Amino acid sequence: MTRKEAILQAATIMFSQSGYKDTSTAEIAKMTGVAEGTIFYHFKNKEKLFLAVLEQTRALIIDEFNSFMSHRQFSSGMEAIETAVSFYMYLSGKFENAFLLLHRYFPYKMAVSVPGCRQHLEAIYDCLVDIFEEAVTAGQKDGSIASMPPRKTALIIFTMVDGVVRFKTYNLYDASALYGDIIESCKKMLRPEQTAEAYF
Amino acid sequence: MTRKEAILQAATIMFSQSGYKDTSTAEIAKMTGVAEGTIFYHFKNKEKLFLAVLEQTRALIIDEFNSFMSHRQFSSGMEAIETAVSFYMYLSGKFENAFLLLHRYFPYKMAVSVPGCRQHLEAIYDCLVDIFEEAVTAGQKDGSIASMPPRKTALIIFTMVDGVVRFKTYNLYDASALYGDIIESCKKMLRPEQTAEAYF
DNA sequence: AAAAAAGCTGAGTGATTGCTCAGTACTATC
DNA sequence: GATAGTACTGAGCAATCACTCAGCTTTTTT
Repeated sequence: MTRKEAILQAATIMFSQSGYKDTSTAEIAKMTGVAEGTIFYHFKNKEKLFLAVLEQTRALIIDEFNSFMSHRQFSSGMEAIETAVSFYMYLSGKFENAFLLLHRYFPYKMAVSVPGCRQHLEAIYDCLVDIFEEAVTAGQKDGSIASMPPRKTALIIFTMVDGVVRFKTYNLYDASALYGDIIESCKKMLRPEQTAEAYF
Repeated sequence: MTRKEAILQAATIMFSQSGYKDTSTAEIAKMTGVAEGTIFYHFKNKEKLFLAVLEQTRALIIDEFNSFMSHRQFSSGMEAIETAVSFYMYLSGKFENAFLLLHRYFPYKMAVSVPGCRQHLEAIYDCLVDIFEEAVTAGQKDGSIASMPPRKTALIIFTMVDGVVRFKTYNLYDASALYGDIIESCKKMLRPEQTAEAYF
């Protein structure tokens, strides 16, 4: 690992766990084992360093998700939803810092005045919601999912799963205890209406 | 309004919008129109000031919710859920700063080392989840809600609604656009299984 | 091996931070 | 109107901050 990569790694941990203002460049330098000046040699200032962290986070999450979902066949849209939900919860455990960063407020506040920041955040959420939306649309074609607005439905499922992950990250409730229930709730929410006909 | 109350009000806005570290006592003083020393006269330090803000937030949310729900009769548990969800979204708009504060990470980080902080946060979430849980239990008695673990179900509904509110607060998606869909999704999730019998 | 370029250092800087404290202004009690 | 207690002030302090820069070391190019 290059020094630049090492700085980026330490910065990711510090920014996600302590926030932007509460993370000093001196701490990052100490954690990495380099002089403080080295940080400013590779990244011209603290904001650019954070943007590099966010860019890496964006690439990480999108690549992980895309490569997982694309190398897979689903027997139904509903099954795709189940798999995506499970994988999201798995990823949030594997890359805790990345998800903690996305749950904090400061990146979204910075996004208001820093266009590059907004782009990274939007890219991440668009990718994730798109995956759920495609699964909903597929499920509606194959009959495994009821007729309802695909984008809105994808958003609601995403907020539900992400909400549980946030509760875990924030140390309020244990997400893993809700793991099975989340999947079950999704299925109930999405299942097609049972018509009388179905019984004959 | 006393000076102490004015300081508390300004501090609530500043802490919720800028976070803990990024809010200076000088700014709060300037916003309130008092000398910086006045803050330290009423609250002995910055942490105590924040705890006072959190205590006020706790009282605000719990009082609003309890007085709203207790002065009301519901024809079914399902209706109670609908009402609680609607009211939660209404409150999150009315007291944006309070909810933004609860969505930020720093209070939960502080809660690890400051017991009083943890107490306030737990009190707020316990109150809210309890309301949903009671509605689920009532709905299971009157037949409007399917048989499923009440606490876990309450948590899932809560994370869903709170997740949508967070998306709005973080300026990612507009919660109000999902308003009707959230209620509809809850209903689908909670509706009792339709058995063949029901058709005869 | 000389020259050039890239990588890296850490003391130093001006700005900002939370907080103190000696002193002033106001209010209540006698 | 003297006394006492509470409310309030703002200059000042030590600590910390992001960032600079002159100079050193290592690598690459010629």
